[in-house]
Amino acid sequence: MTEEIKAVARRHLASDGANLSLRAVARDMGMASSAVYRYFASRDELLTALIIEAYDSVGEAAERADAAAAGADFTDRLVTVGLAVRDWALAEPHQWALIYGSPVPGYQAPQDTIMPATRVIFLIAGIVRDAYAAGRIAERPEITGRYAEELAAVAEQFGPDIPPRLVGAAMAAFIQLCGAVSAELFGQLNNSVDEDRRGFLEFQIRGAAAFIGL
Amino acid sequence: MTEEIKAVARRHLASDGANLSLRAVARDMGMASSAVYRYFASRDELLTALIIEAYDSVGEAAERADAAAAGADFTDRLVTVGLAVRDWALAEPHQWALIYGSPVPGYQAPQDTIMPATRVIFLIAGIVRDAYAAGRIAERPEITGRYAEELAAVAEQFGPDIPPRLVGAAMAAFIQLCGAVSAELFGQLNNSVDEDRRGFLEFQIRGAAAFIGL
DNA sequence: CCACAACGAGAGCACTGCTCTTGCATTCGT
DNA sequence: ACGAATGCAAGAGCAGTGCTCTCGTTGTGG
Repeated sequence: MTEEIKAVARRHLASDGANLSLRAVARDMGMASSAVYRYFASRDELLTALIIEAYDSVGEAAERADAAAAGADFTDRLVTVGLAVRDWALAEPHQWALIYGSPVPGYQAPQDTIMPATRVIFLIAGIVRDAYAAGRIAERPEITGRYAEELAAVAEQFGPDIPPRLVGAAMAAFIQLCGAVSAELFGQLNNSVDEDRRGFLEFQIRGAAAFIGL
Repeated sequence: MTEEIKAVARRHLASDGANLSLRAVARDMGMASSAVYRYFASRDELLTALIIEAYDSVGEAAERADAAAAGADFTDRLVTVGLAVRDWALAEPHQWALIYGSPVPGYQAPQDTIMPATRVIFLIAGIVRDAYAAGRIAERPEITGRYAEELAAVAEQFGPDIPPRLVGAAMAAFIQLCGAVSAELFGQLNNSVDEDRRGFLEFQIRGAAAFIGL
């Protein structure tokens, strides 16, 4: 039942945009709006469920694309993942806006969402870690400063002896990917790069890979 | 009068978030909600006015910071501009979300907004152009493909004989900046880089500068 | 002096999220 | 087998929203 509500809500999200109306969802299902509150305590809770699904969906799409590109060059794997994320975002623009766009006003993301949110960045960091283990990362001067210490703490979650600089570069690549996809989706690229946006994204990802040291 | 409405609306935006209520603005001014419609045909039109103001505000902040850093190293100028944009975004997070976050549902940006929107990217591209004219950009293989042609068309707006690769890298730097600021503002960095986000941003900007060839 | 335009107030429509009460089935315990 | 308890949905209602329409006031120019 909750699944059906989520499905209808997702459909509404895809057509109407972020201002998801609980009443409209209920109307679509032929039930009173109050009945939906049996399954979701509030509109925010329904939003949270959709957010978690969206994170899982894009994460799975990225992982599947990377699995299909197994054995390829590390840089090409990054490109593959990035393009897969873009393809997903183009197919589900409102879901993308839900998770990587401006936060819904008055909505505080609960703890449940932070775990699925890490799937893509973990995938990217994993590729970088494997490349480092394979000795394919060029040597670079290590970073210093307070943020370097924080990145070193993050690095321990990925594996032993990963240079903080590499973790920072991997996060930067992910952030750049998010920014590039959002820029395309939110109209930032209009009137400058209108046709071959896929090629422009690949250009950017290869730049991020170079920054990593690949 | 329209100025006063915009001022109150901006205050509401800063406190309540993106769901700006026309009635609340009218209440704050001691007038009926219908009276506001004398000055703005719709809520969207008020939003548009605020969006234009926000673009101008961040653009001016960036330009002022760059002017104050005149004569500095080109890379340092990029860093200065990036940090100024970040400072503005931290001071006005809702205005940032308004212009660089997910578009308001059902809102179609009119033509009036595209000109002010280009101020920051023009500033960055200008720095890159000057660096190129000064011979400070390292040689890189030129890009090819459909997006390279589109970037070549864009390059003509910036000056004569600018390599398309450079325009692409400048745009990539701007996109990366937007992504990084949005990531910080929208909570993407939580639980990984929590203290020295300024340092992490500088790290990323220097990466973008390296990609440009500085 | 009067007409006209500008302006604001108020009522009202259709919509929203959310709460509370009521009623109908089903099912469970004795 | 029968009453009780539970799960579920509907409906009314509240406070709020964007927006439209009408009506009264006010100020100014001819």
